Amino acid sequence: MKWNDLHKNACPVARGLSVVGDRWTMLVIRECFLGIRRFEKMQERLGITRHVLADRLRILETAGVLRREAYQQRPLRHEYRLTERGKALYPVLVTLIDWANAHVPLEGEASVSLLLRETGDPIAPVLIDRNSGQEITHRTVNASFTE
Amino acid sequence: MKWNDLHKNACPVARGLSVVGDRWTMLVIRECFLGIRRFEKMQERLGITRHVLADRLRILETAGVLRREAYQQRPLRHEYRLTERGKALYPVLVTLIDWANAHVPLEGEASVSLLLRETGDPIAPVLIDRNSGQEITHRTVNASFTE
DNA sequence: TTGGTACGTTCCATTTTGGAACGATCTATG
DNA sequence: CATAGATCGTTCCAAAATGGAACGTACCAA
Repeated sequence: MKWNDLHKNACPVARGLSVVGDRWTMLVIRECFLGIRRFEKMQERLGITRHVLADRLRILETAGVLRREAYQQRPLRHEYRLTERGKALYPVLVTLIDWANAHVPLEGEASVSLLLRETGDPIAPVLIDRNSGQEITHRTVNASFTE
Repeated sequence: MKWNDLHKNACPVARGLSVVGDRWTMLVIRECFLGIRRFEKMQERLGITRHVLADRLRILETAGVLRREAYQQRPLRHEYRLTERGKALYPVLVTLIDWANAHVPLEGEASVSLLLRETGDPIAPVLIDRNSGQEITHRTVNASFTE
């Protein structure tokens, strides 16, 4: 199997990764969540090459994760914004952040964490099942094929 | 910035991706969660090239996500198992699955979903803050730098 | 006129991937 | 013993992706 055939896969992990599993892609999405919307700014902040950035933005737009919106005419300029589909990636980003903060050691000392807007307290994300209220772990859940 | 400098980054998204943001890597981890532990089996199931698989397993072992464990001597054979650090990636996998099932259309009809082991009901994952019980969304949370 | 801003594209050397074959090391079978 | 099979990689090479820097276009402002 080639990477490019991944989206045809029945497995949702494979299909998800076919969109956001690329190098750089989730970093572009992070920028969007941070309110960075423009090509130049993203390129400067990420240090990604312009070529790759243009490519990723195109792919994300095609996948419906970002939408391109004109913010001025003459000269025509576009900015990139998260669609609902893109915003729905927030839990993926948060769980990734939580994992990295706990398990991928820092070289320096400064770090980034997520705080509740209301209280300013750091968040402690837990994944629960909306219906049962039960915490979701690899022990309480089974994968299954459905038609 | 090059991809390889990502782990030095203060941003936890970047640090997380420096380990699991590579093409194929999360799929290898999926295999581990499904109980697949051996090189040959993973290679066959993923259709990944042996070279890349060997490389990813090495990286994941170095990062402490997998550990290599001998399951027989003569000939010496190893299998790969998730460490605690690896198991902690489960929420990332679940949120990704949930996103993909909702937002990345399937070509065929068969799919994979997650069921509660106890009841057999499909899960509806929500991310909440353990302390406040509040649901975590991009509206209720701020990112901040800390020393 | 010169410089600045913004969003890409083009070019080319380097790196990574895909695909297939090969090697090492043991066990099992005839 | 000879042969085949199982397992875990490595090696080789062509094709694709990436990194880095310069270039192009279209406008504005001093």
